Amino acid sequence: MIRISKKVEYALMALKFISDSDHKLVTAREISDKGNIPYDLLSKILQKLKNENILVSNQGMNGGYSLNKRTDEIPLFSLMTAIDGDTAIAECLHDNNDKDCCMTDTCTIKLPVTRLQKELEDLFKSKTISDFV
Amino acid sequence: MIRISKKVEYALMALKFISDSDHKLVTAREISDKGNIPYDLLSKILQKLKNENILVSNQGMNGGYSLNKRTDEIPLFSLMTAIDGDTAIAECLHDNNDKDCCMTDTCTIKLPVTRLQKELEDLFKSKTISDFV
DNA sequence: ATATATAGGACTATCTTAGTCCAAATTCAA
DNA sequence: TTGAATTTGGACTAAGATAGTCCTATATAT
Ligand code: FES
Ligand code: FES
Repeated sequence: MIRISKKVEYALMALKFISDSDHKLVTAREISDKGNIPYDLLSKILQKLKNENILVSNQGMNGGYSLNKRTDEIPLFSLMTAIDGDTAIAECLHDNNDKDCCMTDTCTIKLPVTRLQKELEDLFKSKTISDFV
Repeated sequence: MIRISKKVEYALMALKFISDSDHKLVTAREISDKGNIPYDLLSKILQKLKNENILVSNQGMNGGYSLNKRTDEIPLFSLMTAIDGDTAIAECLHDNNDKDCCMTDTCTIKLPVTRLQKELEDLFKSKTISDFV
């Protein structure tokens, strides 16, 4: 069945943690330790959030992460795409023309599935991190 | 990102096909041929739909499948659970107590994720097969 | 009897997700 | 200038889920 990836779960936990440590810089190590999240994996996730401008990072000693936006300005949807990339709910929805699904002609459900995709997206866009902290 | 399984896609195509062949019995072979769906896989799917009383089947020669309900009486949700089983959107939501997630104590996002799960379920319950035919 | 169906167990192959390992690059401070 | 703490990021591996195959049994109309 349809699932939110573990990585997004971790991201939510991390963002909650960062949000709770108001404005102090927080290190990946801290979040990993307190939250029981594999360090290396978490690091990657935080980096991606940084690349999406959800977090700001400071390298080096006494470095760490902090929020770049208010939690209610971060849609769950952008978290999901930042972390898991791509966004198609079904193979029907070939976004780019290079790797077409072989059923492009015969497929009978493309349109309604597209509609469903849209509705799900809207749901995930309407949720923000503030709903999770 | 979040996805509907290929099997559910096939199920939707099959149900559309059956619904279009009003009341005639339709064989798995027909659906497979016309829809370019792997026969063996499709068979399993149709069997599951039969076990959920979405379809009725007739074995033997001249056998086949037909709908057991109006398409607007079949929620997408029941299709999804019939085919992919289980229903948890995230590991947070350990439904049964035997295989608890190891983070049960430390997990900070259980509640909001449960809420999200509920909303998604409601969305999938509100959609019926009639939206896809 | 036999051809045409569904029924269903057991297996394999393929893809995705989760997690690990390692080697930079940055920054602070002694 | 050295060293510890930190982010950055590529490459790899392990584990799990999904998709697909194969084979045999059972039912039924003719
Ligand atoms: S399954 Fe590929 S176009 Fe619908
Ligand atoms: S991740 Fe297991 S309880 Fe939340």
